Amino acid sequence: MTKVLVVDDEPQIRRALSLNLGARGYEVYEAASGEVALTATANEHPDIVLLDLGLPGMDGVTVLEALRGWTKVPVIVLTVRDDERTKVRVLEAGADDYVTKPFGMAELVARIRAVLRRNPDTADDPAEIATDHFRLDLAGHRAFIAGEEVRLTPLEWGIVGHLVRNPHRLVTYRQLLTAVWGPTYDPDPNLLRVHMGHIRRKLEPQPSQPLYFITDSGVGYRFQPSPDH
Amino acid sequence: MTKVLVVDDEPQIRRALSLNLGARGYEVYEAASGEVALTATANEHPDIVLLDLGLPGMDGVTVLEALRGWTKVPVIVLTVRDDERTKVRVLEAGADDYVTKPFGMAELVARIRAVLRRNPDTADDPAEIATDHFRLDLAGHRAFIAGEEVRLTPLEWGIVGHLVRNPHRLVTYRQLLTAVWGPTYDPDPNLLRVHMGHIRRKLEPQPSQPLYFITDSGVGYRFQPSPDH
DNA sequence: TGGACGCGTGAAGAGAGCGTGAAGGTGCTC
DNA sequence: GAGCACCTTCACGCTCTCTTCACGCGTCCA
Repeated sequence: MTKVLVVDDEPQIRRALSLNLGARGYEVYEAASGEVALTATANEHPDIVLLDLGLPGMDGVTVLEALRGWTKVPVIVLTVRDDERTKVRVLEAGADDYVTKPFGMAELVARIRAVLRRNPDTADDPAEIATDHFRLDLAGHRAFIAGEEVRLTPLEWGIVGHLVRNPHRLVTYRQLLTAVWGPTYDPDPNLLRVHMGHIRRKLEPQPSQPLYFITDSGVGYRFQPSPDH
Repeated sequence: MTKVLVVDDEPQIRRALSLNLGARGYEVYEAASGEVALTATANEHPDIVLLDLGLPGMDGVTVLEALRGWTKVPVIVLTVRDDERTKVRVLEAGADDYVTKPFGMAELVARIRAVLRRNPDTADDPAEIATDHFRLDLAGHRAFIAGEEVRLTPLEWGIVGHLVRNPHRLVTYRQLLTAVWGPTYDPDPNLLRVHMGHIRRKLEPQPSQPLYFITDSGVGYRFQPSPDH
């Protein structure tokens, strides 16, 4: 099911969107402020974000830029502002579409579908991933090595999940930290190393010479589904 | 260079779009009818199609459906029609965006960029570059020679990345230094030579006679994608 | 012909980044 | 309250990376 995060400070708009999208089979989450939107994105991994520009406190564009620092989740901006300069600024900041209020629900849904259609990443959120050595049930949060279950902690699932959902891609420290710990928290960089050590000890055949969870010195980590290539 | 196919029956609109997009570095093709648009798409393989709905003869939606029968080329529909039913129908038929005339060129370009950004093939920032001898995965920070992985350090990636993103172009010492080390730091000019030496030893077939990373004595360095021409 | 200059290369030291073990703290369950 | 699992912090050693320095070679010019 497609997860939609609705970000708007007006409760009645959130309610209207929730009802309408819910009725069409979307799983809707709500956020009343930019700060909440950021943590909700980190926690719930929505497939698309509907972002109001006129938020109190943290501005909509700021939210968008913060999101783009660590995630490529599609964002459709909804706003009453109709001036071209704002449109261009928002689109250049990484928004996928820009819809001016008022709009019809049918059009919004059609635009959501159009954005999701062209984004191959969200098309398939893998529920399960297997390598030569271990098998991960991402949906059920279970890991197996040779049929034997291996227990991972919630935090370890957060790290593994984010890496595994971006195979071959280099994930920087910052991206991983914000994706797992949320955008507000700023932990010791060493913390990530400690948890990576735990993960490797649990999942790698030889934890000291990792085959699947590779370190890119000075940059971040990368998940390698199969050892070669 | 990004190829844009403009489909509109009004010559002055085609001209206006051609001029504006051409000035912004796009390669523009024109089609005055749906039939021409279809053959032009097949022949020219545009990166994106700007499609007017109100075509004489073959209708715009029909053109879109015909296109979607065999290609996923992004399509932005431009039209004066503002009713929601048409928008929904067009978007559901496979259009990527729907812009109502009149619109500003800045907005159109921003929307074109937003649509192209989604498609890794057409994104302005290349993710991968290959020469006859080596292959670079810029996004993943990985380099290969004959299928074998070669490890580059972060600093080496910084240098290589900057050179490779400006192929054929001469990059001065100062440009490279500020791009990699930042504008504040002012290192020994010899430092760059040392690192270029490392890079050449890792990537060049004959490090002493470089084919790809060329020295322009007294000025800077240059990346040559293929040895000849 | 000799010296200055720019470039490339080898070696070596300094330093940062990474992995690991251990210990302290917190919240939950029994 | 005791036990447990988990998260976080800290200290230490190691490896890799970055930087510096010295030297050789070729080119240019007086």
